[in-house]
Amino acid sequence: MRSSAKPPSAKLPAKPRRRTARAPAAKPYHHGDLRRVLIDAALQLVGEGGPDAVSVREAARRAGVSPGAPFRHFPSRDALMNAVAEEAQRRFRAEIEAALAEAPASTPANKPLGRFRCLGLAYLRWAMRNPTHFEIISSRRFFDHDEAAGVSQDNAELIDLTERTLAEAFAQGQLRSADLKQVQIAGRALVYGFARMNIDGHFPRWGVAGADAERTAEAILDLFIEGIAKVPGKSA
Amino acid sequence: MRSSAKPPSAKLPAKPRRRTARAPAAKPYHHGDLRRVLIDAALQLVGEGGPDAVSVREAARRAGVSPGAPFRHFPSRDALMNAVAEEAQRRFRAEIEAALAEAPASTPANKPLGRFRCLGLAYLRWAMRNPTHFEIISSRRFFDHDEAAGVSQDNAELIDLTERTLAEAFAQGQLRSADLKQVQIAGRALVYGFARMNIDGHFPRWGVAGADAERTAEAILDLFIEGIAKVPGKSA
DNA sequence: ACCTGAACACCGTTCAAGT
DNA sequence: ACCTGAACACCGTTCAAGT
Repeated sequence: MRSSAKPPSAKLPAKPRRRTARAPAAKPYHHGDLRRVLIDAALQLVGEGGPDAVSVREAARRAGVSPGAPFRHFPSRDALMNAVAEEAQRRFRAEIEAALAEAPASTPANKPLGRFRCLGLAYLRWAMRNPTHFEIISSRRFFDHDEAAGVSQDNAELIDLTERTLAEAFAQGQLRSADLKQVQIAGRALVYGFARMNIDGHFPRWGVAGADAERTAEAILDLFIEGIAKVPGKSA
Repeated sequence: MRSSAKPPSAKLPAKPRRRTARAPAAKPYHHGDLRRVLIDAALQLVGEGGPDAVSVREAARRAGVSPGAPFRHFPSRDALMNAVAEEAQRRFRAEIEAALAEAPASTPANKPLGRFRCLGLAYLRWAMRNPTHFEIISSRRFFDHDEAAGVSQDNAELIDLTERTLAEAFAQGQLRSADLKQVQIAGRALVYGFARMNIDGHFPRWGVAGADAERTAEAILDLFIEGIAKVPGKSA
């Protein structure tokens, strides 16, 4: 019921030269950019002990600020986690799009299904190398659905990209099934599931040791793609 | 460093007829089976608000007992969650094995790959209908790996069952790939991922409404199985 | 043998008061 | 406009003391 009337105020520019100021510059009462510092502290905490290890108080402590201060910038712990998730999702998207851009032209990898494979591989690779960040952007516990416009949009962008790629693959006769939506959901479930199995600690039970993870990821992705491809190549 | 020397004592049988007892039966100081009651209370809390809504204190409250009492039965909150997870995993396994037993004999469903499909379908169906329970047994946050022998064993049993089924399918020439381990992991990633997407609230974004979930689950499972089958049937 | 109830060290969140 | 610091209502967990 409390409306945190947030005006569209411009962000203040970084204060210039504090050292030679005449004021007592020891420790500024007003933090430079507390919002930013809190997000970074939270990201650090995530890296150290997973999302559950993030507490507003600890983030405040690391920012050198009182327990109540963060609540000037985030209405709740969820809102802070939300900001963290947006940060992670942005990085995720950037890396995937970079990987796609690097795909060598005029090779099999340049055909639509090859690009689809690139997408899946980049997804899996990022998830294997940034498990805690992946956890944050995948679990809904960390954003309230209303506030999470940023996360949702970056993700929707990736979904669209995949959808277009798949549509091209179909147009070029590379796919066996015409039900693209289902193929896409299945593909997503596959990579999401593999990434989640890693996060949730299931790999030891499956005999997938740390170093094997990325190799196995590639193998199951290829298995899936062979399954949806129109002319399945015999294994080399 | 504290060893909770748990003797292999037999569980005490339920006390008979309390109503006509001569002792002051109002509210027994010693609870009948507090351990059991606490697990049930925790299961109820999980049903109401997900795993994070479980607190030892609230479980104690519902059991009508002081905040410290649960710690006579569980060394920590994690241990309580562990017990809850074992309960859920037991139910999960029972349901899947029942579904497999019901598979009609002497039909396509009776061939190994058909049984493999049954397994996957039962897995998905249970996960769709018991999302919070599924979350508990899938996320590692809820058991300490050392204590979780029960969860691990029930799960390992299901994995073995799947493995045997897949091996039979291969022996009967139903599979395209000889790398059974990889097929199994891919299959697991697929169903696990789909179940997790549901839990993590991704379905709205994918246009999968509540009622569609089970239908879609079946569709992607079939898509996967067609992909690994040796003689892919044209879509009907 | 099992439970109580007070205690401790943590949380998230609020709010007057300070600068 | 932003931050402090005390306060409140919660946790998980421990431990003497009760029955």
